[in-house]
Amino acid sequence: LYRQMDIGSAKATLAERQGVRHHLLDVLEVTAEASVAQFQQLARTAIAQIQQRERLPIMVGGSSLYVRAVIDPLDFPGTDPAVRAKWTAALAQLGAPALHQILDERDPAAAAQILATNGRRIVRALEVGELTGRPFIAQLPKPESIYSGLTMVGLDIDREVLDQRIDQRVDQMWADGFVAEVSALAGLADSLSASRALGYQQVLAMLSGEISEAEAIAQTKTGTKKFARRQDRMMRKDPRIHWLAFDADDLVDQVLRLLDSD
RNA sequence: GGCAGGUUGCCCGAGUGGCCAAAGGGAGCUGACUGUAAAUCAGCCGUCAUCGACUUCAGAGGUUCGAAUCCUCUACCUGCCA
Repeated sequence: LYRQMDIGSAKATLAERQGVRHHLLDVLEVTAEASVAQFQQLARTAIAQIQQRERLPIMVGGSSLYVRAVIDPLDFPGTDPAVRAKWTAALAQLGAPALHQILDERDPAAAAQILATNGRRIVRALEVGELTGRPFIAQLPKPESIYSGLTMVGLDIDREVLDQRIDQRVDQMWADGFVAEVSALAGLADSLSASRALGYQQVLAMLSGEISEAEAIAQTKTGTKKFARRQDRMMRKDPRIHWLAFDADDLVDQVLRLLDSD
């Protein structure tokens, strides 16, 4: 999403794009906050435009929530900075368990779904309750897409191989000038979401002297591995995904056959 | 060569006679998940297993009813002296 966050996010280069139009790259300044709701809207708009041109939209990447927000019927109930700030402050003062009690009084169903220690989700549930006056739906929907003719493909890879590749990727990021990229991003440190991005977060900590460069590299590697595992576990639960060996010689043919059959 | 300190489970690190399979953290595995999701949170984490049993705290031996904790020797690491 973010402009100038190229190396750390492994953004496809112009050469790699080979003339194929890529959407939703470079749509945000680093100081802007990213959100699923906005992404959902932007992605669905892009898909509609591609379909109007009678082309096949291909969505690549990412985290399960973002993917599902686009393809499945998720409706996000809105947000309000003031309300959010109020509950965030309450969280800091009272602590998560106390907030959870308040949630339990207002929305027992949501409280039952959210652990009393998970402050972030409690705050959101309270915010939604206050904004909509209705209960907060704290469960993901069934995997039923709003799009027909959807084909989902996952790349299957051994964790050992995955780990090796992540180590390589992070080393490559550093070799490509990742630290300089982060240093040059004005306003990144104070940004709400961009500063939390994997790698960027670690380099910021390094630049402010909290950790050494070796630690920043090591933490970026383990952080990326944990992230990859978490997303893999989530994706595995989606029965629609066809898992294909990442290194199959005929990978493209396999995908094309799936497209024909779905 | 002399003196002093150290060696704990995958890693770091508490533990100085019984309440120790051994605190805590990290890693790892698993799970939850609707506006920060590259986020937030939770469970498991020596082995086998139902209570429970079994093998561990550098190695070997010893003291003791009982040792990761005390003693002896061996190996390796570290600091001061030279």
